[in-house]
Amino acid sequence: MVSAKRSRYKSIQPTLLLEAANKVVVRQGVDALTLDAVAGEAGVSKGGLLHHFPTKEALIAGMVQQALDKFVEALQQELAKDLAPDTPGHWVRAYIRASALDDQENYELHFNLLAANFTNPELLKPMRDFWQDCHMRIMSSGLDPAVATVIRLAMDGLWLTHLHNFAPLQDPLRSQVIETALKLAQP
Amino acid sequence: MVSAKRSRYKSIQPTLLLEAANKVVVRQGVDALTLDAVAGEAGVSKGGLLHHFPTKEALIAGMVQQALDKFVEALQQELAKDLAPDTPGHWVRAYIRASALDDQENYELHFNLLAANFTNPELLKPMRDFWQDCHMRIMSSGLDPAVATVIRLAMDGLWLTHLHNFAPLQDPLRSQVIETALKLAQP
DNA sequence: GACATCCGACCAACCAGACGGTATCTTTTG
DNA sequence: CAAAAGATACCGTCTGGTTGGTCGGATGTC
Repeated sequence: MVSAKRSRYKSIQPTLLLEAANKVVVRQGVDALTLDAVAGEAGVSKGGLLHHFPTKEALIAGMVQQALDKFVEALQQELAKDLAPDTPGHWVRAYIRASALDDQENYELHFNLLAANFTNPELLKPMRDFWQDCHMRIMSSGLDPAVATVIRLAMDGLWLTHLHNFAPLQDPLRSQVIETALKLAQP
Repeated sequence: MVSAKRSRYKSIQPTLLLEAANKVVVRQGVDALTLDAVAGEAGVSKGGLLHHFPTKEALIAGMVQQALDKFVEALQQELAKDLAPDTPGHWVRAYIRASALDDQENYELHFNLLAANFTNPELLKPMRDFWQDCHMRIMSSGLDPAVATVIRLAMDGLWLTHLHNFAPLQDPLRSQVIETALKLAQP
């Protein structure tokens, strides 16, 4: 009989640790992100946590990477979904939809930014590279570069208001804003 | 003869302490914002610093308030400057110009946000109130609310890219973006 | 003298990380 | 195949260093 937990080991996935770290940050703030807190949230000892992430910086780097991966994946899916591929603004429209898709994810993403920026800005390098890439794609999206950039910035700002809870947009305004952005990104 | 520093006392202005704190954060990152570091930067002992700001939270609250005051003042000046007051979008245009005015100020402002969010999100309440007010003014700016909100978000995003150093905009794109925003905010 | 300003040594709390140990899995060897 | 040997996963205590804040006192002003 193979029980559900046939073994104590091989059970801790780094992914679970990263998600536990996310929970801690989102719920209790950046300063609550201690190794003890993360270990507690994940139901692991500190030693176990440090076994997978040898330093706190490594943990945060992992959080950043995971959040980035999620967004990149969402972006890929939206790119594939577009009804009018290969028209000007195609990429920008995907960016809009990916940004708007799941506030929760972006929320976490930006909290991770806070944590990383706090600990060591260098940890944001993967993100910087990614956005640099975005920037180039936006410039060659076929739209007017300035308009396309305004759209990009607006989407980034959308996260920001959520993150800091600065008059975060409620529906229906939120949907209207996204629709307006999409309209601006029409060829 | 009244020398420049006629006395050791009465010389420390809370404002100088706040500016010292800003310098520390901008130069060395959020985690370097310790009482010792601020006191050192200001040329004051820790006791002296704590005499004016009894807790670290009080210091950060002061930083937030100061940054907010600066932005509000810039906004007031831009409101007064507008060539076409009392036309639709008047307020939004002022917001754009105030946001674009001095990156350095907004830069500091957002670093303070980081610091505050790190220590205690509650410290951001004055900012939340301010942005709530902004939101209402935008809704009644005479422009299409969704368009006006897109513009607002884009300006917020402008700071964000600078703050995290995510492909921050360089001239001439930067000016073009601002001009595009202004154009969108024309009546 | 009363009061405000400022000093700097000191303390208690906290935290990242080290370390020595234990439990489980894998490979080697007889 | 069994048992030993080693590798890997994980635990939990301990410590060195840091930090926010206290406190007694020194120095100046009214």
